[in-house]
Amino acid sequence: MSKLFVTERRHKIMEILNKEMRLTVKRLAGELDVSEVTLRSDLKEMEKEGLLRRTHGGAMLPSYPGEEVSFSAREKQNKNEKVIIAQQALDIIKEGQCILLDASSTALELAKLLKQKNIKLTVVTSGIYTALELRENPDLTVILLGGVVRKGSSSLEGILGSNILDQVYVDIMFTSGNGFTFETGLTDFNVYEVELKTEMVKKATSLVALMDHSKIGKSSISSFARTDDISYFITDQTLTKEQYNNFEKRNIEVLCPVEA
Amino acid sequence: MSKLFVTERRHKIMEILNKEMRLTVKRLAGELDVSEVTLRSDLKEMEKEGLLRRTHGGAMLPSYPGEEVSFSAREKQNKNEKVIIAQQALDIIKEGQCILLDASSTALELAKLLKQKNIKLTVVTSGIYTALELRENPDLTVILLGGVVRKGSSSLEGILGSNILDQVYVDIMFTSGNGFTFETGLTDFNVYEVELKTEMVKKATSLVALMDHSKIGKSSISSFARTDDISYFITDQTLTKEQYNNFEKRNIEVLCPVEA
DNA sequence: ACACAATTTATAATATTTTTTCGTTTAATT
DNA sequence: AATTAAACGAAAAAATATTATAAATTGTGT
Repeated sequence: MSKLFVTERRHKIMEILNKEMRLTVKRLAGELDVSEVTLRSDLKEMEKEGLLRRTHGGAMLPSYPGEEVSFSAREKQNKNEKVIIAQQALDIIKEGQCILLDASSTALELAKLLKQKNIKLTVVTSGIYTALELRENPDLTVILLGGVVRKGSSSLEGILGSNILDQVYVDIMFTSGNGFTFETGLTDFNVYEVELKTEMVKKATSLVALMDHSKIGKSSISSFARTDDISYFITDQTLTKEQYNNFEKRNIEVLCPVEA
Repeated sequence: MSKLFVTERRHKIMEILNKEMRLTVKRLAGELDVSEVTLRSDLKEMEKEGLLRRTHGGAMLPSYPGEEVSFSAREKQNKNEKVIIAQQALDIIKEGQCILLDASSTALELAKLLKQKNIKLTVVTSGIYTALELRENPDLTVILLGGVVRKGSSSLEGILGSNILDQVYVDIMFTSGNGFTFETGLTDFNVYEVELKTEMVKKATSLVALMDHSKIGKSSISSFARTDDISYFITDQTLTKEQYNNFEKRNIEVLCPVEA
C-alpha cells in the first residue's frame, strides 16, 4: 500500500474505529504501516477534536450523553460556548416555522432552549437525543429522520431516511460541523453523516451555521455545504475585521456576542 | 479474546454485576483473565465511585436506604416475563437475517439479548431506545425508522418513515401489543403507532407475536395484525389446551416455557 | 541542487498498568 | 477459642505504553 497523507490516515483510523469500536496502537501500526509514535500523535490530535477517547494502549469511541459514563471535561467546558451560540439562534426562529436541526451538540443546546419556550414549531432532526429532548414540549411537533444508527454517534446516518424530507417544507436549517473555511465551506469527518447532512442542506430555504470560534479556519474531510449556501453564521466570539468583511462580501449575516 | 482496556474491563464488571447482582473476585479473575489483585484494585476504585459495594471475596450491588421493595419486586416480575419471552424469540433468529422490532418493552428486552450475542444481523426498529441499545453491538446493523416523536412515547409514530421499509427485505417482524384475541388479532391503543405498525407488518415475511399471558383475551382500540398474519406466538406461561388447539388450528406455532 | 519546513522515526527516559510475593487479616470450622 | 484456608493489602518487580528529544526522511519552493 502506498503511503497515505495525514488526513487520509486519520480518516482510515476513524473508519476502523467506527467499525470496531476500539483499536490498539499496536494493531494500527501493523495495519497502517507507520510507527506507533506517529499514531499516538494522531490519536492525541483526534482526541482533542473529540473524535475519540484515548485509553492506555489504544482508543475507543467517545461516550455520548445518555450513556452511564460521566461526561468528559471537554464536553462541559465547551457547553457555555454552545449555549451562547444557541441563544442567538433563537432570535431567528419565528412561530409556526418548520426548522431542521442536525445532530450536533450545539443544535442539542438549541433544542434545550426551545423546549422551554412557548412557541409552536415543527422541528425535524437527525439527532436522536435532540428528538428526545424536544418531545418534552407539546408545542413542538418533532419529526425524527430515519437511518442507520451506529455506536459513537447519536446521529442518524445515510440517506435511507431522507425521503421524509420530501414531505415537509423547511424554512431554516441549523447546523454545526467540525470545521469551516471560506474555500471548503462547512466540513465534517463522518462520511455517512455528511451524506445525510448534504441532503438536509438541499431542502432548507435558508441555512444557519452554528460554529464556535475554534472551528473557524479548520477543515475536515468532507464538505456538506458551500459557503454560498450559508445565510447566517453564528459564533461565540467577536470576529476579526478581516473575517467580518469576508462574510459581508458574501452576503452572510454574522451573529456574535457584542464586545465584552 | 484480546486484552481489554481498563475502561472496558470495568464496564464488563458492571455488566456482570447488574445481571448477577453479586460476584466473586475469583470467578471474575477466571472470566476476565486478569489477576485477582488487578480486580481488587478495580473493585476498590469502583466502590469509591459508588458503583458497587465491596465484600469479602467479591462485591454486590449497592443497596439504597430508600429502596421500596414492593415496587422494585413488581417491576422485576414484569421484566422477568419479558425476558422469558425474549429468550424464546432468540431461537427463531438466524445469522444474516433482517428483522424488524417494534417499540414495545418486550422487543427492547429482545434487543438487550441481541446486544450480547455474536451474530450478524440487520435490525430495523421503530423504537428509539431499542435502536440506542442495539447500536452497542458492532455485529448489528441498526436502522431506525423515521417519524413523529411524541411525549410519553419512545416509539416513532405515523407513516412518514415507512418508505425506509421499501428499501429493505424483512425476514421476521417481532411485535407486541396491548391485547390479543383470535377475533381481533393484535391490537394497541395508540392510533398513530398502530398506523406505523400496520405498515411494518405488511413488509415482514413472517410475523412473531410476543405477548405475555395477561394480554391474551383482551383487546384494545385498533388492530394492526390479523390472527392469520401471525406465524409464531410466544408467551411466558403455559397455555390451556383450548388455547393451544386454537393456535394449532390456525397453523400458528406456539412457544411457551415447559411446565414447571 | 540547495535550503526550509513538515512529517515520520528511533531512542531513551518516564509513566502506567499488571503481576508476583509475602506478611496480615478475615471468615469458616472444628 | 484455636485452627485453617481463603482473601486481602502493600510494595517490589515485570511488562507495556507514553512522552520528549533529536535525528532522519520526505516534500516544496527557489
